[in-house]
Amino acid sequence: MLITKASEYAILSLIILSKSANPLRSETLSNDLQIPKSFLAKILQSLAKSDILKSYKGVNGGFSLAKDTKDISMLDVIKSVEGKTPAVFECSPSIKECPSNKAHICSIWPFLNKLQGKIDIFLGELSLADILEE
Amino acid sequence: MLITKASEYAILSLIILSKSANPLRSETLSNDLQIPKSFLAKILQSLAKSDILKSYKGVNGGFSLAKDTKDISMLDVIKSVEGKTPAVFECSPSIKECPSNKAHICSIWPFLNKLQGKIDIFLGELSLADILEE
DNA sequence: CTGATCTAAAGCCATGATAGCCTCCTGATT
DNA sequence: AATCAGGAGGCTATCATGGCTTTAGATCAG
Repeated sequence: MLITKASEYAILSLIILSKSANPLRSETLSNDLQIPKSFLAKILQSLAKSDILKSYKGVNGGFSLAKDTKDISMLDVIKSVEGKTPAVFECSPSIKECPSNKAHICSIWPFLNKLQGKIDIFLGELSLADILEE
Repeated sequence: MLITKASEYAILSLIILSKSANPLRSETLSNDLQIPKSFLAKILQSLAKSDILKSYKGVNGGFSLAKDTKDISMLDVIKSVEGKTPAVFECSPSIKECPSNKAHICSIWPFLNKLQGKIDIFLGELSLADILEE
């Protein structure tokens, strides 16, 4: 799976927040979306750390978008929530284990890199504003 | 992760098999690739069931390609090994849980479908022959 | 200024999928 | 019949995903 529940919830939250003038509490969002609030809270925290959302504590606190919708790319959102860029494929970490050492089989990576590149571009060029327009 | 170890091992095995005139035993492949043989055996069985490989029992048995390399697409390989088509995203199964019920948020799916389509086409059009040429 | 209350932040568990292992069964070759 | 290699199934460890509980910080009433 490339896009997990966490990313899904993040995008849904951003869509709702984009339509609200003032900050919304995480509980409000979790009610609206029927999502476990504790799980959503963690996701919103990630987005705040990545400067996609701004957070406000205390009474009348909550979350609001930190940027214009056209400056928030889906790649940023997924990277923020997932902790890493969405990878089609993970190369075996240890050199010993990595089969691409062997000359006759190192040929499978180029096509994966090509696919990864296509996905990165697609997600990088797709902004929240684009999604809202659809 | 879209492409798992199992798919990786499958592709590597196919590359080696494409260069061999006679069938190779699963143990030979697992030695060549430094892959646990019991895990690889299961993968090769999947490929045989999907008519990507032909299997031969008994002495001098083993596996060999069942088709021309240009007739084996990466999508077929991954589907065979993974048991399902590689999905960018899994929609929440129960209707109650699926947020796309709510009118104001059902807008995230189109872009995912578009991405999924691009990936399917990419993997579907990419044959083993293409990979060998690279 | 103080503390009670509100909300985000951080840290901690449970479940399920992935990766890898082992054993027995089936069919082919000799 | 004996042996060799694939077929089939279950078993275990590990890790990411998803969800819950406690802690830290801001606001406001008094």
